[in-house]
Amino acid sequence: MRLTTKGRFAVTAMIDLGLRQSNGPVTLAAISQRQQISLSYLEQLFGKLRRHDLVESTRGPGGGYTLARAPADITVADIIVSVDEPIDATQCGGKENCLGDGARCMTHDLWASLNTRMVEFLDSVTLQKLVDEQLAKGLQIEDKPTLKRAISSMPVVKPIRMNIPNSVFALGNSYSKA
Amino acid sequence: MRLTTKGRFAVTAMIDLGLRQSNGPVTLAAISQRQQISLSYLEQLFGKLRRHDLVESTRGPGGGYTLARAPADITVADIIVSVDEPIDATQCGGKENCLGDGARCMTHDLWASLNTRMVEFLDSVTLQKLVDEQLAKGLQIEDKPTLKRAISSMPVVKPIRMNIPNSVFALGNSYSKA
DNA sequence: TAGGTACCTGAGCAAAACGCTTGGTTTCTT
DNA sequence: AAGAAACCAAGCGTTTTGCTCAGGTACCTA
Repeated sequence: MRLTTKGRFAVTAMIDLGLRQSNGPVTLAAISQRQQISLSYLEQLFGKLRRHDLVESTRGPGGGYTLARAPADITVADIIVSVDEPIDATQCGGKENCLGDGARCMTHDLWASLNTRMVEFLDSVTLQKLVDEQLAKGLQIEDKPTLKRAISSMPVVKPIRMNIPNSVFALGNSYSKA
Repeated sequence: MRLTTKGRFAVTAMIDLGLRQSNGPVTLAAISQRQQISLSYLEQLFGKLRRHDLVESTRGPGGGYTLARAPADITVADIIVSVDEPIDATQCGGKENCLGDGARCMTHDLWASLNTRMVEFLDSVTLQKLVDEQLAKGLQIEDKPTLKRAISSMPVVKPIRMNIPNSVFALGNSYSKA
């Protein structure tokens, strides 16, 4: 289980979706604008999310994406795993008895357990919780285009594209600053 | 807070160290052999760990590394943060009010909180726990060269170097298999 | 004092992953 | 038919990863 900005982007986008899908399908273009993530990159991510049955898509005008299940049934772990797909190869290639000496391959069991705990944790955080958190913070949802009339007349904020690409924001040891 | 194999390597090495430091300083060469991590790579990692005061080094023959504190006072978060050093740059460059519209930058607060929770979790896992886990699994520690006579006559297992480099073993969605 | 052990440093390098672009094609609504 | 949107694939520049190599420098033993 890797944990990179890629997964963060996906989670961010999913929250955006969770916040707004009540008005019908949500456009990737809209998410792209709001969250400052490149459209094509979103397409790639949502391709994976769809293949993992976390979202459903509707094509054509008025279309977009919808959550495939209730937000309470989608966890952060689900999202990250979908998007950071598994390069399923242990050092020892998945074999037991990696070095010929049974108990030698500490790494194997070790990461199995630490990984499990990590996943359990991320699995305990549902999309619902994150959405609620945002709502609690007083986030405003711009009003519904409700029926399938598109959002055509949006301000198109064209938002000061910074030369820093939309990339790494690892926060590193933000906890050591707190 | 990124979470990659780099951090895993570091944690693995630290556990190895924790398991064996009772016999005096542990050589990177020994860890390299046991854990199948390249020596120079270990040197780089331990350089960082030392600069973050997680380990201490003894030079000269019979030297090696020792934990700088009790295993119970070293957490997984400590290790990972030391090694995956902070690229401290948020999308919005750390500014509030990223897009000029106050509440717009959902990402900021969002990841601040999720990140905090992650770090809290990883901070709750001490090296002690991980070491104990290994011992509980019946791991054998080969007997002490104790006094400063070196390990010269080790079997030098030469362990079937596989063509898979010592790289990514992300286990991806191992939890979905469990 | 000599020599060896071991830490330490820095440069560099292939491969992978990241984030994104380009340029299409389908499918649906109006 | 026009256009909106999902879909798809190839590729590109950059960063990170994991590692090697070539040197040091400090410390210990003999």
